[in-house]
Amino acid sequence: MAPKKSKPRDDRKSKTRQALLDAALKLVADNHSFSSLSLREVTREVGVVPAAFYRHFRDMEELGLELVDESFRNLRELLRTARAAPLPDERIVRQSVDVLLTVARDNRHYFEFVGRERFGGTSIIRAAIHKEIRLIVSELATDLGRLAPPGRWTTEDLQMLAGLMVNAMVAVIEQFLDTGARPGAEAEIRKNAEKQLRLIVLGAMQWKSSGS
Amino acid sequence: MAPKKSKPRDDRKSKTRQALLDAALKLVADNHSFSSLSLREVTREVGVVPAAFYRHFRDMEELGLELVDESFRNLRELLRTARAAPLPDERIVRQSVDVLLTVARDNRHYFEFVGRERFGGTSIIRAAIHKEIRLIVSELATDLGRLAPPGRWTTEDLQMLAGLMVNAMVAVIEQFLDTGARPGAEAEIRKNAEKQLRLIVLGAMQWKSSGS
DNA sequence: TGTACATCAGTGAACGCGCGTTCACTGATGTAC
DNA sequence: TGTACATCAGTGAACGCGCGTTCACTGATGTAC
Repeated sequence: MAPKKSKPRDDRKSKTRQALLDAALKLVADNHSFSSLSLREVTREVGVVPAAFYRHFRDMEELGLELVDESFRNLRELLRTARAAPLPDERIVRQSVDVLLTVARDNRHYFEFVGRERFGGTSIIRAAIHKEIRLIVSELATDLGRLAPPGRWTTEDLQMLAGLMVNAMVAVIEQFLDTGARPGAEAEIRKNAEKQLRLIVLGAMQWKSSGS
Repeated sequence: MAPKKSKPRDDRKSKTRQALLDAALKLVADNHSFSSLSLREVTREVGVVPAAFYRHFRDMEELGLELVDESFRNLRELLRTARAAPLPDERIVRQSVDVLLTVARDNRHYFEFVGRERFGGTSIIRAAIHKEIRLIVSELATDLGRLAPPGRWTTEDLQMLAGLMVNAMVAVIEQFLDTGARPGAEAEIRKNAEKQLRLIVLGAMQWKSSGS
């Protein structure tokens, strides 16, 4: 048996480290894009000297990548539990939109961060985000494949359909987050999102994958 | 008759002014987000002293707004001519995607700028871009209304449909621009875009606007 | 055609500032014995 | 339980740098007469 390593100084658990991540996330949501956020702003927000930053991250990009990871770890978990629940069939569209907007509101900072960095960040961060989104699309495609009559859909077309749905929902979330507290706005967005999804489902039911 | 104002020093035509706009556009496309682009980088690229910048713009944000305007002035013109052409009916989807990707390639810098600033920019620039996109959606909705059997579509639902189409196509353009020179990638993206549009059209043909 | 004048785009030097990064340090905490 | 020691997160001062902005200036261009 390995010797008992009492107190391994577990990397991930440092209080300051998490505080730096939280501060960066908050500042991005409040102010501006991550790429114009300075190391000193982050440490100032935490109340720590700039040099302390280097005890936890090589540079801001490393912190950014960790934020991407945190964001999607959250989201993937939520999607997994949503997937595990039985499908209420008729109301599935309404239900999905409902879950989506609730999650978006409860994790507003993470979604705003990802939304901004999806195109605005360094190419490394952009690549990380797109990889995660592609993963979500693929998982949705697999799920849709189980619902469809077998043989009627090629995997390529399932990807296409899943991509369309995810795109539409990403756009909905971004619209939702951009909207101020205007009363009624949320209801409008919700209704619009449901209609878009229903229209896509309608199209999918008519779809025939063809060889060409 | 007004006195002949020989040489009005027409604001917009300054050679340096345009050079500053072009340089900023190029630097954003090449490097990074507009928000992390410095005034000095722009003047350096043009080969002019930093102070000269102020002869043409109050600050970088003013230049950014002008870039948004330039981008969409271009795009609106192109959409207008596309709209004027007669619709070849069957092949309309293929044709539209074709035009879209050609335009995107030929105006790559403008599209990249808008793509990055759509969510990453200052709130003023973001608002300007979203206003322009909403305009495009509305114009498309009007067009779609002319094609549809009258009475079957509410204007709200037409907006919804147009929004879905524009979203899908914006996503396609962004995917297209992000793709390197990988051979075959363009053909894949084109095929995917056509399928997504066809599926939406299929859904639209089944759609019935309801009172609820 | 020639001259005096107004305009104004671009210059070059200077400023104060916040930035990222380095360094030797301190002092709290937990370990070995 | 007590002591000597190792670890390492956070300190505080310092550095050189690129930044945005200001200012009085220059010199080309076009206008009035």
